[in-house]
Amino acid sequence: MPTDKSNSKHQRILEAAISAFGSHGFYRTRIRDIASAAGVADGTVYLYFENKEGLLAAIVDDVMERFLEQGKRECMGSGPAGERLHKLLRLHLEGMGERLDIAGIFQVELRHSVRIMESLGRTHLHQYLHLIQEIITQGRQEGSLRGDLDPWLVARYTFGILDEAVSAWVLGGGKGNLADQADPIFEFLMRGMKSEVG
Amino acid sequence: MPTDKSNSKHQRILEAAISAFGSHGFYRTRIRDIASAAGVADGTVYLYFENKEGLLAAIVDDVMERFLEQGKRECMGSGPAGERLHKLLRLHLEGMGERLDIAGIFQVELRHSVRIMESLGRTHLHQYLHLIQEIITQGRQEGSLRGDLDPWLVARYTFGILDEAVSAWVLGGGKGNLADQADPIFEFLMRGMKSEVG
Amino acid sequence: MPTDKSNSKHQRILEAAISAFGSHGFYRTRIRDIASAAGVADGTVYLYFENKEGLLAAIVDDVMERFLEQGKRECMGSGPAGERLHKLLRLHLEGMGERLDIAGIFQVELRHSVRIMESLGRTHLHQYLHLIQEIITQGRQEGSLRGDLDPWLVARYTFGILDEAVSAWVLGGGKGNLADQADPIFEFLMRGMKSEVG
Amino acid sequence: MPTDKSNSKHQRILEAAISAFGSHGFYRTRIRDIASAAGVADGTVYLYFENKEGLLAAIVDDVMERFLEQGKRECMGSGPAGERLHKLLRLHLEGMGERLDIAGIFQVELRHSVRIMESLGRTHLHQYLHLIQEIITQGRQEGSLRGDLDPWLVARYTFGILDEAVSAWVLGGGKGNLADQADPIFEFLMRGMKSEVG
DNA sequence: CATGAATGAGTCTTCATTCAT
DNA sequence: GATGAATGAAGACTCATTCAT
Repeated sequence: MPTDKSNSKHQRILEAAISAFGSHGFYRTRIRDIASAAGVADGTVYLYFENKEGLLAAIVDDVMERFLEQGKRECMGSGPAGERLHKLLRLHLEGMGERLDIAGIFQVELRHSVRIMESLGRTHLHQYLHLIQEIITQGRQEGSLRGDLDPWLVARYTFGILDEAVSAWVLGGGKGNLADQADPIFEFLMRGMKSEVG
Repeated sequence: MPTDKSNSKHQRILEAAISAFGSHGFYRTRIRDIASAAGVADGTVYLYFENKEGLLAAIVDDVMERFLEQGKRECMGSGPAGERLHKLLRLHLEGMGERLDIAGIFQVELRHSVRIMESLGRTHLHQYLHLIQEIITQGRQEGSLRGDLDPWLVARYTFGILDEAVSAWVLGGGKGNLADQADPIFEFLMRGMKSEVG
Repeated sequence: MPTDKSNSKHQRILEAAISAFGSHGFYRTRIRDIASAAGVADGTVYLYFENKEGLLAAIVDDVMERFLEQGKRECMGSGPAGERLHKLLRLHLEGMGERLDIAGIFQVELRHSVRIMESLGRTHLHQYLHLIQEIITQGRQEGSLRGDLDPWLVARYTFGILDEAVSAWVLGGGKGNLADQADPIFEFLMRGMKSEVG
Repeated sequence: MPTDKSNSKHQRILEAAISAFGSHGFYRTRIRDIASAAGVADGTVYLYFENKEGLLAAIVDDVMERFLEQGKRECMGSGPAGERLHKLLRLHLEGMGERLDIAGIFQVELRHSVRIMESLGRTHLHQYLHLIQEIITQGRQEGSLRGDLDPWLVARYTFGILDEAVSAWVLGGGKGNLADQADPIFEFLMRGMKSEVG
């Protein structure tokens, strides 16, 4: 049982799985497809991952962790809420827009497994929503955002719009530059939240 | 294949499939589950539907059609854009909120089925988005909504928020009254779109 | 799920499994071997039996039931204990001696699965030992057998000798007539090995 | 393959295999289980033993040899046949009763291994039966045992009773003192079950 | 001698689909 | 139209064995 996560085979299998799940879907991907794409034997996959579902969970964990970490790093702390939110939208759309396969997994495949979705929802997704919520709350305190909004609901609406944008892009085959939508979305969200006096 | 769509067996199989796909997902549902829930023999399913995928396609068609028809009937024509949009939001959330299984199919399986069946459902979804877009356009003409909005984008944002609300409700196990979210969502959307002078 | 146990496919699969398990052993027998020997498709085996282990259990049940029934029918009730015991020995050795494959399963394969052996031991084997014990007890009451014997222990010794005889015959490839050993075994059980004058 | 049999790793692997085969059976034991129980790497097992079957063969050889040697040492030569037989019974039951795992291998796996390896162990078993036979023969010459017995058959009956006693003990989970059965078995073998007056 | 990561052949089991009745 | 027994292709997973280090 190899343990080093930076191990080249671990990474190669993970990448192969992302690509395969992303383009053909979880159920239509065979372990053999992943193994041969990664240049290893079928059995080797099981040295690094519990089973097929565990492989999907590992992808989610891996991507979410990097995604969340980047979000926290770049949108935390300083600056006005509006700027931070704008940056978060851009990061989300850029991140997804760079990898159609990853986006496909998150927008399409992940909805399948309630178990995975639940474990995901209870951890990473919630953290992500909390990050947005925190920005909204800051904006209320700054006075730059409406004071009568429920930050949690607004965080969910924001996520919904982002999610829809990514989904449309994925289902449309990844055509166009996803990140270009950050500006109109931001503009739309702000006009909704911006305090009249701000 | 019997053609009378009002045939009782046809309907029973369709309902059984909706329930099964909705609770366990397309790939985890076996034809046998559907057949026995519908009270027919396995083979009978194939008298009414081409195959498993065709069954999913038929569900999407059936539900979407009813959904769209209701949307058009109740939100078409008369009344100011704001009222029509408010009614559409409520209809959407009420419709989904009444049937957890159908909601599950649309939030989870449909995305996948777009992969599976490509164009399927896109026409219906597009028609739905067009209905929203048409309302937005009317609002611009009335002067009750901002004139600088791209109606198509806004329709998509609207759909994204609705979709997120339903998803959160489905993943939360269908707790609470989904339709209650129509008001805050409407309020949020309007503050974003409403012309300052309107 | 076909239910008629006298069904020809059920029987054919059972017979094929007896033959295969008996000649090559449980672990070296593949479902495919059984299916093709029975002239059915692989999947058909699973219409009649839960799984591979269930197939073995069914064999044990089936054979034991017939064995025990015959033992009870022919050795129950009337006649002196000695005669009844003699008949039981003969029946056991004849029954096993007729089917090398069945004997192989019981002498060799069955010892493998502690689970099966336990469930077996708790039911059929115990019933069988009780049958012997009952004969011994009758003999004590008749005065034809020693009064100082523990009937349960003696039943076990008797079974041990029978078992060893069958095992030696099986491991020897089924050479010779197993039933011929009924007489010397009976004679030995009755008189032991001590010289009368000793 | 290292040849020094007193090698500590050789012994540790052998012991680990005895324990594993004894508790879970040959087919349900994985080389990895044995290796890790022995505190060596998987591959190391193959430095000391040809393969999995060879490992079983080595166990049988090793244990049988010790068993047989002890039997010969302590029951050979002097003393009346009855005493020698009594001692052999006790040694057998004591030896098995001390090691549930070894007993398990011999009662369960060995029968199977005869299939697997054909002649293996048969030589040892035969030697063991010959030892008993030799004692019977001596008894006949002494006049202490019946003269009309076939020593080979009686040796097998004796072994059958011993075997049954050990099997019952193993399948019963090793409860109680197996060696306590030496006396009643000896007594039964000597006198049989026939009433003296009958 | 020792390791343990890697291999890949082998097998049970599932399940969509067919078709004789 | 309806049945459901039968099919058999397909795939996840295991594990004895090897060999580069």
